[in-house]
Amino acid sequence: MATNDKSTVPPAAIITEDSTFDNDVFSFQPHLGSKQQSFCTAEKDYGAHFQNQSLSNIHRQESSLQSSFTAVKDNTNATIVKAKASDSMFGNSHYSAGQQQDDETNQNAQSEGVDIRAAACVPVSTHCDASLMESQDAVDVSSTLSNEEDERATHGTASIECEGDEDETESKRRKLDALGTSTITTAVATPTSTIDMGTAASRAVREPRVVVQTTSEVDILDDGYRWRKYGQKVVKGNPNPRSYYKCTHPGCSVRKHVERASHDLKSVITTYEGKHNHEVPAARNSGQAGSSSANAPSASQGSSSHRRQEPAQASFAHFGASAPFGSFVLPPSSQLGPATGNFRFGMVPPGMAIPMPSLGSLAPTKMVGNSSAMQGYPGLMMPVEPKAEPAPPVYQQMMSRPPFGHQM
DNA sequence: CGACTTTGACCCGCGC
DNA sequence: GCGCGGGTCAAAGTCG
Repeated sequence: MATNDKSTVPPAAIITEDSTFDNDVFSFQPHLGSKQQSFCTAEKDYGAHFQNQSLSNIHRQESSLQSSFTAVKDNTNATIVKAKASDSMFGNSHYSAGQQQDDETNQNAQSEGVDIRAAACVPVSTHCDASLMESQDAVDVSSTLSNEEDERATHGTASIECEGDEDETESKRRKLDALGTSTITTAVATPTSTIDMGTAASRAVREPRVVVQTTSEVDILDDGYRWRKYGQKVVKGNPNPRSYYKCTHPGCSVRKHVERASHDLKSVITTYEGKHNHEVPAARNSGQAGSSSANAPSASQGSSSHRRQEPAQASFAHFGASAPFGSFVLPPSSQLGPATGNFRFGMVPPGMAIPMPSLGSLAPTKMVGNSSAMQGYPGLMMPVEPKAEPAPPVYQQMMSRPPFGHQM
C-alpha cells in the first residue's frame, strides 16, 4: 500500500494562531476536525493536559495522555525539551506502521470528526531556559538517543526544524547543515519527540524553512503537494545527492530539497522553504489516497521510471487542504510500514490549521508578542525567546514519529 | 503530447 | 579578487 489512505492518517495536533504562550505555558489545539477544538497546554512544569475538551474521544485521551517533558541542553546550547506521551494509545503499537487495526481505529475516530491522537507539547527555547531546566530533570540527550535509535529501526522517526525567519545568515545555516543537523536528530520509538528550537531566526528575507527528518527507505515523502524536480546536486559533506523540488502549483513558489543524511542512510532530510498559497491538490490517483501525486520521485532512485510510480513513496495523506506541507506518512516501504502519520506544520495561510506531528508530540507554540518569526507560519508558532537582539535563527526541531510512528 | 526527470552549466553569496 | 559550494536554470530525454 503504498498508499496510505488519507483517512488512516491520524490528524496531528494543530497549532494555530489561537495558540498561545504565556509564562511558560504553551497552548495548542489538537487537531480535532473542523468542529471540535480542544487545547493542550504544557505548563511550566511541563505537565501537559487538555483543556476545554468537548469530545468524548478526547476525554478518553485526557486521562491516558500523560505526556512527560524533559528539558535537555544539546551541544549547541539549545534547550531541547522532549515530550513523551505515555499513553498506550500513542504507544508504539498504535503508531507502528502497518498496523491495520490502528488505521481502522483512526478512521473511526476521524469519522467522528475527532482526532484521537493528541500530541505532547514540547516547548523549546533558543537558549537554555533556566526555568525549564529547573523544572525538568535534565536529561542527557545522547543518552536518550541511544534508546531511541534502537527503536528507530522499527518505528518511524522524524524531526522537524523550523526556521521562521532565518536571521542568521545562510552561512550559519550551512554550518548547521554541515553538522548534519545533528541537533535535530532523534528518533523515538515511543511517542517521544524532540524539538529543538535552537536558533531563532531573525532573517526576515528568507522564506521560512522547515526541515523534516524522517527515517525511511524512500527519499520522498508524500506531503500531499505536487512537486517538480528542478535540480540535483551533491553537496559537500554528504555523498548522497540533494534533490531540489518546486511546487508545481501555479503561483506557488514553495520549494523543498531532499537528501539522505550522510550519517544515516535511512534518514531522509526534507527541507521546505516557502509557503503554499493554495490547498493540497487532489490526488491524481484517487484510488490511492495520498499516494502519489504529491511525491516526486526520489532523486536517489534516479530512474525516471519511478516517475509516477510512487507506490513506494511515503505518503502523507492529505490532511486537509490547509496543510502547509501536507501531512506526511512514512512510506510503506519503509520499515515503518504503512505509516499513518500525519503531520502538518508551518506555511499555512492564516486561519489554516496546522497539523502537527501527532505522534506523540507537538511542537509547542510559543507566541511571543507578535513574533515576526511566526509571520511566515501563521499556524505554526515558532518558539522565540523574548530576546531583543536579533535572535539567532530559531530552529524548531521536532522529532516525532509519524502518528503511527510520527511524522515522518 | 504533457508532465516530469536528468544533468551540465550558470549564478551568486560567502570565506579566505 | 578568487575559489568554493549551494542553488537554479534550461535543454534534452523519458514515460505514460
